[in-house]
Amino acid sequence: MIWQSLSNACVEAVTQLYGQQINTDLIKIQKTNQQFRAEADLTLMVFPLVRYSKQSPEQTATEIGAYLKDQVDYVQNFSVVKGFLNLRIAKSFWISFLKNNFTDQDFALQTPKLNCPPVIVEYSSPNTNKPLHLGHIRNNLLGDSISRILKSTGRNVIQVNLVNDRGIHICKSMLAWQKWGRGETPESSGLKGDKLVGKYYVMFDKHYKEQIEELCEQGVEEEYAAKQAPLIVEAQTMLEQWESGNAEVKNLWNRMNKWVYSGFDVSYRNLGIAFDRTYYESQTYLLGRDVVQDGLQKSVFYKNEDGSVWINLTDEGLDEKLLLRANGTSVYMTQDLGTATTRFNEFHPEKMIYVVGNEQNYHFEVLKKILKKLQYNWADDIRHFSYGMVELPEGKMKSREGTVVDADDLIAEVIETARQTTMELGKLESFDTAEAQNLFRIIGLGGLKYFILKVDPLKNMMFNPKESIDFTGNTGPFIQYTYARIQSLLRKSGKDIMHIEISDAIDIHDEERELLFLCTDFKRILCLAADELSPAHIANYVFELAKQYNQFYQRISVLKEENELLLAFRLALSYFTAGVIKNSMNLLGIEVPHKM
RNA sequence: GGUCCCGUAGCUCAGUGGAUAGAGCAACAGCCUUCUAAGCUGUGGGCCAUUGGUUCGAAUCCAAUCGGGAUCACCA
Repeated sequence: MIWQSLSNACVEAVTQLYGQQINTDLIKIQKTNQQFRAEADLTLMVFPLVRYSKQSPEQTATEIGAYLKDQVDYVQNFSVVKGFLNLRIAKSFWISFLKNNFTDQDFALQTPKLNCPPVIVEYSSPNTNKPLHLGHIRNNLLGDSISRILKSTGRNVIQVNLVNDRGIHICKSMLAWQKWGRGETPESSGLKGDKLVGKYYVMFDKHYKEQIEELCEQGVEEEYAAKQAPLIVEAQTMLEQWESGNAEVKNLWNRMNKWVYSGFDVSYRNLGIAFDRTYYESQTYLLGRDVVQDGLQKSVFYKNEDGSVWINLTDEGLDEKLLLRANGTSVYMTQDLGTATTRFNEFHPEKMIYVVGNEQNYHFEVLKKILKKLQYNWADDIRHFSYGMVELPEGKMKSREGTVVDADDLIAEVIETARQTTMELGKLESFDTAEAQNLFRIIGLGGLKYFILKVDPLKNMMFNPKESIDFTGNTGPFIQYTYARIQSLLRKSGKDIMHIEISDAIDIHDEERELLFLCTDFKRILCLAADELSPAHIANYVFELAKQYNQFYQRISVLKEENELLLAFRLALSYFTAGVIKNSMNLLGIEVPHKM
């Protein structure tokens, strides 16, 4: 709001002073650098305007500054340092800003408009042969957060999970269970369903490796051995039986997948995420054949001698890509073409966002190119939200080497650490057992979520379990703590915050000005974040705000304040800050407790 | 080898065209009879991988080089 209005005033200034019509893009206004903050709030770069003023930067800045001071009521003063025009925004502006943004609905984010074209966000997309791990957590948290961000800008978001419940990997678990499971079930073993199935996947891999080794010792070449080992052949056969609808195989498949789903449900619930719709690949893997037909008709695809279908993307700098095997079965790309087309036809969405790791960058590049070649103009609305891998201090996670960090274990661990730390600090006097339990969950999860979301999704991130459950410094619990303190302050003040009178007749200190400034930034940051879908941006922003508040809070003794007017102002400011913190954290899917 | 991503303090990360590059952690020195010390204050720590270019101005944009990662399957 202030940015917009000030930009317009600057354009007007150039028009009036130099008789030149300029584009708003040339107006670069930013927060004043820390060292000059004592005398100014906002800074205009005048370098780009020099060619219109035909004067020195200093001269130009001085003239524009004088114009703004004269013409814009909230520009109280200005100073010029080289080509930087520093502007002091009047306290009356800040006070009226606070006054006019003081009800609960002023903090409310927009609610989704249901009649608009939706945005589909697909994320999580687990395989059903093993439990969720740290990599899935990054995926899930990013997917959840960008969905929340999109919703907050009024978009109608459909959160979608496409479960990969079919294929050779599931058959491996099934086969191992058949061979060595002795009818073990989640009930009989006490194991969570997904853990149980994962156990047999690992067991398969172990025996399979042994068989390969044996064959190699007999002089068989390794590559060949990997294809000829009896176990893998059996698993292949099982997959074929599944595809031909063998009742026994399908029953076992159903049974074991159900175990996995009940396990996933628990993990998702613990993580605090949910989907509007869950698709299963067993129901969608045949999609895409009509797309192939369409492509053949349009001569975008071609048929090989053996009957397989391909597309040639060499003119786009990519390779040739298979779309249908000689036996008529589809591949990954075919399925994705199919689901994308189906979803488009069903929803006509504004955008389709896929939250998928960066190892699939190439796949999505190809997917979009193919859709474009088919002249489906909605191909541009597909967005691959790519994110980097999560690495451990010991190196990469490898499921086969047992170095994966299990999602459930990790969640339990952060909650346990939250419990211990909270107990040590002795903060639980006023909590009953259920409240305390909930608090540990909020803090532990907050720490985990913030730790992961604060990193730029594009980058690979280092996950050190010890640091992720630290509660001091740039962490989720620090921000939660700040929020809880504000709540406590408001509670103990005994004032009715909503009916508090804010007077114009007070001085605003630099700290307060700074806080108001950050809060003013909120909506602007939010718009930016929505375009770029950046949870990391919001995380770093809300930390900055919480830190500033703590510094302010430490210096100012609010409750002992003798001046009633100043007290009212500071309580209002606290209330306002708390609202912004709560909103920001909500966008990250992190809860904030009223007491800690 | 081709393509894509990354390289900023000892460590984890912000900053992506503007002023003397910032946080947190770790280290050291202070602050709890006063509203929550999960906090606050201070100190030390940097050829922003390298080289060249673009311009009033580059950690930021472009090119090349060097490191690290991903990908280039009739796997998903």
